[in-house]
Amino acid sequence: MNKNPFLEYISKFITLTPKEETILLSKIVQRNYLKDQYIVQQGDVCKTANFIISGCTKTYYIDLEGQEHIVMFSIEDWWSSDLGSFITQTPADFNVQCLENTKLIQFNYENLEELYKEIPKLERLFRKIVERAYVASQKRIIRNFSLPAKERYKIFNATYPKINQRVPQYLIASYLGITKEFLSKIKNQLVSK
Amino acid sequence: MNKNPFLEYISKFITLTPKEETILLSKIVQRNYLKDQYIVQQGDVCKTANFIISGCTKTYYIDLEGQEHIVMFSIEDWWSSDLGSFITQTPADFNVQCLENTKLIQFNYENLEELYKEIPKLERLFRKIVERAYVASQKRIIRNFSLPAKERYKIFNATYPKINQRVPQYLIASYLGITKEFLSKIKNQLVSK
DNA sequence: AGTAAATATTAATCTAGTTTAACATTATTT
DNA sequence: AAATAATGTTAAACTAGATTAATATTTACT
Repeated sequence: MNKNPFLEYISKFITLTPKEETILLSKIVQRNYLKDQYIVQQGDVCKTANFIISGCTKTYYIDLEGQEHIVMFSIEDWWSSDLGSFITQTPADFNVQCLENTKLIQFNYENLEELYKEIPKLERLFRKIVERAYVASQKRIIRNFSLPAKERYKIFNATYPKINQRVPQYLIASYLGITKEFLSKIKNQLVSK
Repeated sequence: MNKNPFLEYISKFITLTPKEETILLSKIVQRNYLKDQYIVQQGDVCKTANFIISGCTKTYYIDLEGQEHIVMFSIEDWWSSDLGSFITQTPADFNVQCLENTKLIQFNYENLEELYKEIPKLERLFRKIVERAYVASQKRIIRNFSLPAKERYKIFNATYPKINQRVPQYLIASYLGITKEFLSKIKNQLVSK
């Protein structure tokens, strides 16, 4: 029905007047990134909240041993930034990098603060979005503790089949908290059964 | 300065007029639970958001093998409920049980929805609270993957010294995702070094 | 089409953390 | 004060998953 995929998405949470939509659109920017480009780099302050129109990103953390740990993947209709860095405007713990050419809508930090003043309803929108994200994050912690890797992989596959198809397996292994070798073994076991 | 510890807490995020404070206070209930009492039970719909005035709770999940997994501990000035159940009003995945006699402020689901209408500023309050909780949750996932148990325990101890003193070690082990026996070994190693 | 780079598999060896089980200590109740 | 329940420790045997290293396979580039 709706023109803009972002307005479409928003309409699941709140209803904006045409005037509010205009204000909102005036304060956001659409931007294209190429595969492998960084949206956020560890150590930089994350200045934007990013809504993905198309494409795919990985959010990851490089530990003291130089190892990469995937925090999340993001695809169409989801968000992608270092929220901790964004809300506190302090250096990012995470990197966000494009796994595909990616088109996204960006909220600049200052613009978003202004938007909250102009359209208080947006507080509700983001409250609801973050609530959901938080709940998913808690459930992931529990899964990591209470299920063996094979089960976690099956759930990942069932929950995000699109991501599983688009993303290399060594990154999925990292997301699941296991090595690529062990994921390979698990997949073998699942097939040969 | 402030009379009520909950209003005190809120004032860190938003400023309410005296009138708004009155409305808010009229829609919340203070309640006392005894040690071991349940605030939420797995399978029930969580009807309240609970802010702890004093005391301590554990939020946990019983897995298919009957094993308990600690999701979080909550003490004074923090929240304690199954947020997933609360926001969707569907059966809870988690139990919330008091580890001490606990005094808390309860927001009933319907009351909170009304409050959001009457005091839209509260959307901002809860947006900010959940943002912080989400960020902490993401960081916990990363720590669980990138650090060995001994480091996780040290960080837990440094971050929540109060909780570490008040809560039995087998529950802390569960929170860290390890067995009580292994935590005992770790503590021994830390002392004897 | 041919080569290099990126991704995936396999298998042997190793280790962080589990399991089991027995015992020690600390609280709580009567 | 004794008895019981709850919590904590120790140690041996075990396992899920890591590490290392060699080899395949797929993808992208010239």
